[in-house]
Amino acid sequence: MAKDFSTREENYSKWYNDIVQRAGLAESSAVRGCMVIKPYGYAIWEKMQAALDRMFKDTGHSNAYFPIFIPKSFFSREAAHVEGFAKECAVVTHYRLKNAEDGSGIVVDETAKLEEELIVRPTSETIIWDTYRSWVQSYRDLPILVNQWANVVRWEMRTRMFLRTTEFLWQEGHTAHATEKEALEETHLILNLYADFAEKFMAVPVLKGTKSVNERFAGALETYCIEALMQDGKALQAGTSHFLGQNFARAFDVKFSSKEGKLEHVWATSWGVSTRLVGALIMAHSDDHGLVLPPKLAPIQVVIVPIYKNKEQYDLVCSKARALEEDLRMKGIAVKLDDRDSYKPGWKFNEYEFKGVPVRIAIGPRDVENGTVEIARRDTLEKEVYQVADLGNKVEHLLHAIQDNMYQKALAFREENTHKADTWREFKDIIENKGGFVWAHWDGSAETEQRIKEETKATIRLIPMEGQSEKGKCIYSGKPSSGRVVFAQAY
RNA sequence: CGGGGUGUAGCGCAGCCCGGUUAGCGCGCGUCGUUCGGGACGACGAGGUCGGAGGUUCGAAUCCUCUCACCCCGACCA
Repeated sequence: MAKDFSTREENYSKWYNDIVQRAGLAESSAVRGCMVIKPYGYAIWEKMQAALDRMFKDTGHSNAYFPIFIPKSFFSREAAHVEGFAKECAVVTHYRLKNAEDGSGIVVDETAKLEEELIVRPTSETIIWDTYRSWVQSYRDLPILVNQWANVVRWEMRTRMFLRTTEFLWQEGHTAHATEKEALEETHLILNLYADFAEKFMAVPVLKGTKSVNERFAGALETYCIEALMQDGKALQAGTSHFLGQNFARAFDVKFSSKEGKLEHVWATSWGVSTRLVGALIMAHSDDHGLVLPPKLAPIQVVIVPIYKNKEQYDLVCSKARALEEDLRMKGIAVKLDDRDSYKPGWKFNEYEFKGVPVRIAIGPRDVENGTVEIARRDTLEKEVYQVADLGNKVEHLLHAIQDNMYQKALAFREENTHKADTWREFKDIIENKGGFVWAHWDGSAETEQRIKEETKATIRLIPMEGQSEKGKCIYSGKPSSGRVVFAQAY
């Protein structure tokens, strides 16, 4: 990594925005805090969707769709949800417009006021559980394993492309189970699925764990999460899986008759990941030359750039290039031949580097003569001349190698930026000067957590899943602790 | 909602403090020619109600008042 992020805030932020714009991923829109996801950015999201959707279906889930509008009263049903849930929501109060009498344009028709306001969903637990009530009578109706791909709106104070926008795209799973055990298993299944996706597809290593009470989802008994480390040393919550207990079933009166003939409330989970993952991808892998995409999520895995001086050479080189393109396509590789005459090779090289295309093949008259091509890999920027024979297999291997290398690189970065702190002074020093994950002892109190946040901006990203039992003293209060938790400044 | 900043060509900016020809520069865009193995070069050309409203003045991008929008930093959060 060539970038120096010692003055983290501004530089990194600028660098990030530059990549989003220059790679053609997104741009800010006319609407405050919303973004336009451009075709290339959306193509990455589609690749993510496809992979996740397959994983959901392979584990028995189905897709469904619920309304974007939720009656305001639904939000009052679950006490903790009401208490803890952000109130920054878009509210629909009227249903008609009219021409202004003074001819100044269109105004809201005040006579068309809704009896009950509708909330543009910030998340769908309430409307879904209201619906599930009628879906569940008996244990035979369970489990319900439903996911929806949707947009949600949260009127955030401060926004950032992909990481936090007013409207964002996501997937939210909402499941109903007969037993606590089964619901917990579902929560873990999804958490592991998310972690697999992050590591195998995004090439981003993640830590798994539970949230502290402060950071827990409003209405959940337990929130499990995956956390990734970005190149500026800040943590990013990449996915959450909530164990909701029977809270929502009670609030929305969702009951079933068990095998034993008893009437019981169902057990619930909810889980989701969003277009924030695109932001994670950018921040985890990009370099000074732009975006770097892992082959498994790259809309274009291989680009072929022909090099030529005149019409004859163009024809010769392109016919060769087309044959290569066909070869690679047969292998199932997403390949693009950029034979546009309106841009020069050097321009194209830079263009595809911004866009993070994993492999670039250049072919010119010299290559045609020698039966070779020049292959450049985006992750290392290395160039090498290959024989054309058996190119399909070579490229296939290369794509795997790049995917693997990107993961290893990100993992090495995380290891380098993971520290242990045993004293308050040490802790503050690491958080303020180095960044990264800090494993430290904590007394388990919300109060201490809050104090630490106020003094260092660092929060508990997660309480590690696998025991990590180690006796120690809280870095802040000095009280006894039974295991380290992971702190970091976060997005 | 607090604190700071910016609005001038599609994009990035200079000019403003200290008012004065026809408002500039870089990139991009168009035409033509030479080029084409790492963002080519030359010539010519198109493109602006200087965010908006009001005021001061012989004269406003520049000074004053109001207003709108966006960005950054906090609080909030996937």
